[in-house]
Amino acid sequence: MISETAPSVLEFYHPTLLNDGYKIASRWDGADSLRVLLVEDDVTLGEAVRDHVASGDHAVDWMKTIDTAKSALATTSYGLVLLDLRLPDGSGITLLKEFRARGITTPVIILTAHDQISDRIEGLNSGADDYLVKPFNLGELTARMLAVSRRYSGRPVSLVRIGNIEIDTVARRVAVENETIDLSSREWAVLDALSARPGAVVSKSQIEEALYAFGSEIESNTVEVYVSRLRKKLGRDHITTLRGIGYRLGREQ
Amino acid sequence: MISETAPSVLEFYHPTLLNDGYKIASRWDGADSLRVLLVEDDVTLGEAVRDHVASGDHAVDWMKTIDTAKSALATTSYGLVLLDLRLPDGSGITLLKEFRARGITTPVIILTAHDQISDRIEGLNSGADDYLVKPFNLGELTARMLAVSRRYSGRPVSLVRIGNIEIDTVARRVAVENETIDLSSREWAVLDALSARPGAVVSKSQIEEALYAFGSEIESNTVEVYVSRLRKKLGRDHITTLRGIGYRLGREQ
DNA sequence: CCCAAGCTGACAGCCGGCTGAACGCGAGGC
DNA sequence: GCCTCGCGTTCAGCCGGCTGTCAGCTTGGG
Repeated sequence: MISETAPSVLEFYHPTLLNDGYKIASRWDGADSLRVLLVEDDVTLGEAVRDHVASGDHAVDWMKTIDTAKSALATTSYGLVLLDLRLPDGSGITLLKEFRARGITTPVIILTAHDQISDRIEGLNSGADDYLVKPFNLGELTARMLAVSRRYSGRPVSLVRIGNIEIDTVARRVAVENETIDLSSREWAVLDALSARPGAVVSKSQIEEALYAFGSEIESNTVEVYVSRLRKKLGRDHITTLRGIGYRLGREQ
Repeated sequence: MISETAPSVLEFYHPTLLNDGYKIASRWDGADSLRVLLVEDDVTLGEAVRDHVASGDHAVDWMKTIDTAKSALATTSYGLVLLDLRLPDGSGITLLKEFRARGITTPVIILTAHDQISDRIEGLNSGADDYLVKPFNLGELTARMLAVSRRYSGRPVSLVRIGNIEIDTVARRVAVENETIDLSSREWAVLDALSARPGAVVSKSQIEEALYAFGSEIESNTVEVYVSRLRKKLGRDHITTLRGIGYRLGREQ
């Protein structure tokens, strides 16, 4: 049961590919892969992890600061986060707590040099799924990543299918009745937020946060406008409005 | 959302209670607890874990051999298993693999003295969720138990079933005999108040409080109106009136 | 039978959401 | 440089459904 949704292979992506949505798309068709975000001061770790995964030239999405990590997490979907606690602009624990407070359930493994038991307990109690002390063995890291993502049963790694819509959150592709539809980045962000928990209600403010990556408050009906545009592209029936509450992906019924 | 379903407290049960199914059942009605099975050669660990958890007289279900563990797992449901690898009658890894092969997804934390990286990797790859090397800190064990079980209950259990009504709190949807019905936010609030403690009687003033969030007093029969509207949508028989007392979810007697 | 408590259809006001249009801006082509 | 195009954002007017109220009715208890 669980093994069906757990990726059998860990795949990593090279940061430079990130700017080109289409290249990623072609690579991420396989539902068996896992996109990993590494929040870490030191790029060499990412390269080491990537190198340790045998298959070819994959890499890790790599974010150096908490700020960039925040916006990455807000706008894109990852299957797993590796989080260094000591970052130039603050404590990773704070990020983790905020992350969890917003209801994001993506599994997180803390990587750190802090060896104290109290640190471990705090990390785990803040919502981390595992805690690994540097220096660690790469094989063990991989095994733990697999163990955690195996256990993770929340968001299907890649493909969300609702009615006759297919959303590949990793490839950034939507298809209605097998016909691929182009979305602008904002339109995608809205759809992405809606598909995070398919069928669940997502509030306007949650969508807004996904659109504007923490902070910058905008007082307007932007969300409504994008919902409207999405409906025009995807078909009227695929997004349900719940007055005063939010939106839900899926047909009315 | 997740923290709502994850146990906030670890509760442990004393082995002697195990023989009395009913006692356990009555104790385990609370969704906030976690029943733990310790498969371990040394009984003192169980006692230490139990002692470490502050609250009262709880204990750990304790199984000494793989054989007894097997039967325990076959007959009873646990939320978490702590597994020692070195048992008198064989390797815990074998048990774990068998366990997983049978499709049982209960989270497992391996406790062991084996410190080799290769052991860790093998353990994790056999289906364990975490791997702790003896001697370990009890606080860390507790934190890891919570982390694992938090992840295990990751998919929010949002479905409440009363009679042939199904209430999905996440999707904000109600289904009667598998037919989904959308509710307005006020209607939902009333139903929510009624379903807070299924089967219990909820007074009008309690419902009113749920509707109008303290303060704003409204002098009218709003509650009656919304009960009426709900009945129209859900069917007449699902909300019972108790004259002068309040309402109760569920069919008459 | 009588009264209190509860039920429900009708209705008007209003709030929240929808969407077409307009504008500014930056990227890219020529 | 100039034009075009696509995208993001704002705004205003429209619309429909939600909501609170009330009146007249039903129900149940004593």
